[in-house]
Amino acid sequence: MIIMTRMHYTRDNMAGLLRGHDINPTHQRIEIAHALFSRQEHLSADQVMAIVNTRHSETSKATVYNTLKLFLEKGLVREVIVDPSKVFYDPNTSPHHHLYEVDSGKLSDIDATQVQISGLPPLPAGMVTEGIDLIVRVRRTD
Amino acid sequence: MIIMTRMHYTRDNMAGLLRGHDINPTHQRIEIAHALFSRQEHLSADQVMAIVNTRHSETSKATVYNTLKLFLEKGLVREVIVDPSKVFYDPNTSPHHHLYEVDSGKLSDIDATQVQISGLPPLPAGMVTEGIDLIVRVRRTD
DNA sequence: CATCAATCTGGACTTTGTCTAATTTCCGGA
DNA sequence: TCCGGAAATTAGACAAAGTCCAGATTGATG
Ligand SMILES: [Mn+2]
Ligand SMILES: [Mn+2]
Ligand SMILES: [Zn+2]
Ligand SMILES: [Zn+2]
Repeated sequence: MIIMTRMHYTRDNMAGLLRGHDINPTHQRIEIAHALFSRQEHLSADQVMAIVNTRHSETSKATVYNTLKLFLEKGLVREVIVDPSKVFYDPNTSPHHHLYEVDSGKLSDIDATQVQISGLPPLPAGMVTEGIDLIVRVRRTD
Repeated sequence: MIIMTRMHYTRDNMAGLLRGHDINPTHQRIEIAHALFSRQEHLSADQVMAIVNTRHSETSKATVYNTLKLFLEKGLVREVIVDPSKVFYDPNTSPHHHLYEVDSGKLSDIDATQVQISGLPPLPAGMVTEGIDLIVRVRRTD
């Protein structure tokens, strides 16, 4: 019998997670990572900003943007571009796709292991795939 | 023997195209449609603005944005969201996917008839698919 | 010509994101 | 403990994309 324990993303765990991705774990970075990983949701910079500064202001706008960009470069989070007005940051870096509810703006994951994409043409020479984004846009039936 | 003639998107043809999509063909709308359809390229609002106002200023920013939104609502053009900083408008409304060169920002079409996507999970109840966007992000090999 | 609806316009405004110069924090060595 | 420098953070100015609105223009109709 195997017992699966769900990972708890506590602030303490965040320091190790950051170090594991070659990121110096500062107070602000830990808070921002915690906002994303404890929720396991797709958040915009604005939302991260609001979460991190709920009780009392602790992190500046510049730091939120700088930190999310750093996380992205280090492969700790992923960017999701579905909404023309803002970028979402995704703590789930395993290959997966997205379901986007256009009216509400709700964004959820689609497991990639079930999905197969075939028949893509060969890439132009000298090009390498950085990623394949599949977005299913849905809306409520009228 | 069948002779295929390539459609020429002249300004004169634009009026009919617009009427066919239930759009009153004004001078500005004809110019904007012509910018998109004569090139058959993915253009941002900014680029449309520049094209339409090359010789002498004839169309305001507000009208460019309003018109592109109108074209979108009427199904004359399609929106492509790949770049976090701007929306592209696509005169090709037939089902197709996109190849996005992340460094240069170059965007090109992938014919959808060759590509198959299988294994997508069923939609949540009360939801209907508005579209499936597949974006292949590529970059130059280092 | 007068009227009215549709369209277009300049420009103020908002939102998202970037940049920079000054400050604060952190750490290792004297 | 004190010092110096590197790394990180900050406030706020700035830029770019897009929205909004009140007034002007256009064009059809009687
Ligand atoms: Mn990782
Ligand atoms: Mn059409
Ligand atoms: Zn996701
Ligand atoms: Zn296209």
